[in-house]
Amino acid sequence: MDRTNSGRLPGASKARGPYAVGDERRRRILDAAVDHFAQWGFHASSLARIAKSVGVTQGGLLHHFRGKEDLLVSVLERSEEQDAESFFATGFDSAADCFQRLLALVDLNTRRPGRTRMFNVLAGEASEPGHPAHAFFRRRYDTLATRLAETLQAAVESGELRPDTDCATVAREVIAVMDGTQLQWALAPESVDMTHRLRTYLDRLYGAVSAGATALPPTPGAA
Amino acid sequence: MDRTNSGRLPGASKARGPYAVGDERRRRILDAAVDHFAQWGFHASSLARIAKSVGVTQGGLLHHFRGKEDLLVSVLERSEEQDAESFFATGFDSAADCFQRLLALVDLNTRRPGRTRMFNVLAGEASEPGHPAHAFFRRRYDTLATRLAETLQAAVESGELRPDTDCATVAREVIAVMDGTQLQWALAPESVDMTHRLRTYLDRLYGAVSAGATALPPTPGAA
DNA sequence: GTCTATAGTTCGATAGAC
DNA sequence: GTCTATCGAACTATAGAC
Repeated sequence: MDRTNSGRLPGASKARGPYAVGDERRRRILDAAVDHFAQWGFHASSLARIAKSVGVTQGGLLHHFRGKEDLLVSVLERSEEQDAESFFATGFDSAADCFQRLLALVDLNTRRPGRTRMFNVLAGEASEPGHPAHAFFRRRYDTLATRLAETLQAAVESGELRPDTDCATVAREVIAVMDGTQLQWALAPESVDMTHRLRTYLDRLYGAVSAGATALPPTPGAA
Repeated sequence: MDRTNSGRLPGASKARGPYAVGDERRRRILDAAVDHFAQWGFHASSLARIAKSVGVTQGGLLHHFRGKEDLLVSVLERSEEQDAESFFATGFDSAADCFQRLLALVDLNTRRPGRTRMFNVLAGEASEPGHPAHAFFRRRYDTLATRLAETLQAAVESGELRPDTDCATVAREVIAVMDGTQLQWALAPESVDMTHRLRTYLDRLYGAVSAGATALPPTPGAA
């Protein structure tokens, strides 16, 4: 019978409470898996190597995750929980506000290179229809583009953006610039200021689609 | 002694002439390798599987290529010969001409999905400094961005583009949009018109940086 | 919950026949 | 130029002790 806990809710593994020791181990396995998937991709990652880097055996790892695919899915699900949902959790005051939060997200990505590189690698691999993350990434881009387009559309209707703005196209373009810049950054982090590059792009974009102002206001929070 | 021919010039393997039969085999191995690297990445690709898909044994494959890394390098070198160099082979009349040829290149990429997906996957993997293609991709992006920036700079000096154009930044942004769009296309080729998307982007970009005209002239050749 | 042990494949690379 | 044979190592996954 199936004794793995991969699908359960956080902290639900024991009657003892939400912070049982096993959850800490599980979390550390997920963290290690991120780095391994980033370096090796899915297919060439090894459960034994991942387990070793955490300090457990392969058998110990397989108590927490049914198998390799289950580990991958768990990593992706946690990643989505961590920021895609939190990014859209509260609505946006304006398109400018949305762009500012995109910049903050990119800035965050420079501070977690493992996760960022993992997404670069998996997004490339997952174009194969049989890849375990194929459906995940298709859904992810679809959802991301749709929500971003909705946010822009709301800004059109509020009068912030020009009425002739093609929101769906702009949304997908913004995502493309983020991904493409992320690829260049991962290859040469020391010579690519990802946040600065995206800001330059969003500045000109905002100037082109905004009804009034010609540039974004200066960034308050991020970097 | 080293009897592999991986570094030789095309058609130089025999005294018989440039089209000896072995070269055809070699070419078919390279073609197969592209598809395997696209699906599995470098690490998880298997020489035995590649050989089998060509119809030779692993031993037969290893006559032509010293090993897996050598096969990868040969694939990348041939790819560069095929279009990065030919893309810049003849100079550009103008920035508009350069953009038109970029569109033709993207259009070509939709018609060779294997090669395009391989680049998506390897560009992601190669961010790891120890990856066999790491140096290749760093050099590639550097060269590409530099040459593109030079082309734009020439257009600034000819008066086609605005004098305040930041050519280096624009060049890297164009590359990012191409790569990012390519990722989205690979995941959902049936719903992403890569050429159209890039054209929309380049149109607005050209309008923003050109000194006179506000849009690219309609595409003559491509798509 | 973590361990050891092991089954059954497949890997890259080498050696040598023809 | 391609083959067979083979090496040592690594892989996922399972079974069962504690």
